Amino acid sequence: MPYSYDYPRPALTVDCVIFGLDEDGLKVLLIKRGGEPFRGCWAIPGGFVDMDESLEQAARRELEEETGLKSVYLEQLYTFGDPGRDPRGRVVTVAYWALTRVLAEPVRAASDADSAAWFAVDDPPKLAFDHARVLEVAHERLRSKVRYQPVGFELLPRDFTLSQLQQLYEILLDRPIDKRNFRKRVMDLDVLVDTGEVQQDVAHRAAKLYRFDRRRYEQLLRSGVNFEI
Amino acid sequence: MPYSYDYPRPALTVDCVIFGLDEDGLKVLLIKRGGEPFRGCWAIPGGFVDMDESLEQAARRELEEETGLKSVYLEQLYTFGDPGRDPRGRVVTVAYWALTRVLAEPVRAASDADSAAWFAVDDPPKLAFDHARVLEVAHERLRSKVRYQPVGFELLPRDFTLSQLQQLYEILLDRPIDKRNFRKRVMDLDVLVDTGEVQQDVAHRAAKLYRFDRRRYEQLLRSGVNFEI
DNA sequence: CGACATAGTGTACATTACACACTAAGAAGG
DNA sequence: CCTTCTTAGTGTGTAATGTACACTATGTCG
Repeated sequence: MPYSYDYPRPALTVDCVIFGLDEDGLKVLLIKRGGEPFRGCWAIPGGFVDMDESLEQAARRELEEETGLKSVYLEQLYTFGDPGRDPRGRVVTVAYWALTRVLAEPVRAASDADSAAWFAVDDPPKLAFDHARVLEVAHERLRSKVRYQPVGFELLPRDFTLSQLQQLYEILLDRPIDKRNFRKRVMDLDVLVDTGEVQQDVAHRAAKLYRFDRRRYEQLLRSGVNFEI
Repeated sequence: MPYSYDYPRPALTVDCVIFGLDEDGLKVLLIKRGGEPFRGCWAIPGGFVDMDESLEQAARRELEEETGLKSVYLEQLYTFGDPGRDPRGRVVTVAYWALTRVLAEPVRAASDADSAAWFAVDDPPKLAFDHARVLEVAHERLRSKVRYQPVGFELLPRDFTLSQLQQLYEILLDRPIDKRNFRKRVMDLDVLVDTGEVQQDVAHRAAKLYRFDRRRYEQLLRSGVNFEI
C-alpha cells in the first residue's frame, strides 16, 4: 500500500459531458463501461485525476483515452461529491462539459471503455452512478448558456451559411426562429466576416459563406456587449 | 499511517467566499490563518472535507467553525485544482459563495483561525494561496448573478422599504438607479407583498414596508419569467 | 408653523422586439 | 430554352420595453 495519509481522502475523478449536434438534434457522448461497478452500463466518460495534471488536463486526457475525441473546448460544470454516489466509496467528481459537431468527430471505443456512442439527449439510456443527474445539470447549463453567449459558432465548419447557423440555433433553443429577425440580430452582433465565397454543389441558389471572428467577439465581450440571440 | 490507497490522492478542501453588504459597500469575510502555511496571512475561510459529509455540509461546517456564521445560503462557485496552488502538496478546493447582511452577522474568531473580519471587496489585503483568484471569480459571479436574479432580497430584513432595496442594488450594481424606474420594475416583478405597516421612529415621512414573497418568486421563476433588474 | 428629509408618483420619447411575404438566383428536367 | 423547384435574401409597421426626467406628499423636529 504505497500511498498513506494521516486522514482519509476521497478519490477524485473528472467527467466530461460532451454534447454533439447533428441534423437529428442534440446528442450526448456516452461510453459503455468495461469494468466494475456498473459493468456494461452506459456512463459519462471520465476517470481519475493524476497528481501532476490540472483538472482540465485530466478531463481532456480521459476524454481522449475513452472516446478518441480531442481538442474540444471544455468548461467546468459542477462538482458532485455526495457520500454514497459511488458504491466503491467516497468519490468526488469535477464535471466538465463541451459542445462539438457530431459528424466532425467520429468516436471510437478506447482503452478504458468497451465502446462509445452518441445518444439523443432527450432519450438517454439508463446511466451508471448519478450520471443521469450530471447530464441533467449539464443540459440545463447548455440551455441557459446558449441564450446569452454565441456558443453555436463552435459547432459549424469554419465557413458556414446563415441558414446553417439558424438551423443550429433552432435545434439548441428548440423553437423555430424567424429568418429575417435572426439575420438582422446576427449581423448586428458584428462578429461574422463575409468570406466572399459561396456554397458549391448545391441544387439551388448558393448561399454566401461567413466566418466567425473570434478575436472581434472577445473584444466586444470584454466591452460588455449583449450577445443574447 | 492509518489511511492507505493504491494510487495517490489529492487532499480535498472547501472554501467559502462570503460577501456582506453594509452602508459602506460590498465586503468579504476573511480569516487570519493560525497555522502554517501562510500563518498570519488573511485567507478565505475553509478546510478539509470529512468522509461522511457532503461538500456543502463541509463548507457550512467550516464556515461556522472559523467565523461563527451559520445558516447562510451557499452556492457552489468553482473548483480550483491546479497542481502547485498549495505548498503542502496537491490540494483541490471546491469553492462556495454566499451573500449575507454584515450587520446581522457579527463574526467571531473561532477554533482554526486567529480572527475573522470583513474587508472591502475592492481593497482586500494580500491573500494566502490562490485566494485572490478565488475572490475574483466569486466577485465576477456575484456581478453577473445580481443582474438577472433577485439575490438582493436575502440581504434585507424581512420587512423593508423600497428605498432600502434600491440602495442595496445601487451598491451591488455599482451605479445610481432612477427611483421611479426602479420602483416600476420591482413592482412589475410581482414578488413583493405590501405588509400594510410603515417604518417607525424615522424623522421624516415613514415609508411603507414590503416583504419578499419567496413562494411566488419560485413559481414565477419556474414559469420562465425574466428577473433582470 | 416653517424648515427639512425622505416617500411617492406619471409621462413623453427612444430603443428594441416581433410579426409578416415577397423577389432573386441557381439547378434540374422536360 | 423555358418551366419548375428549392433555398437565399431582403424591409417595414406595430407593439413592447427601457429611459430620462421633477414635482407633490407626509411626517418630524425645533
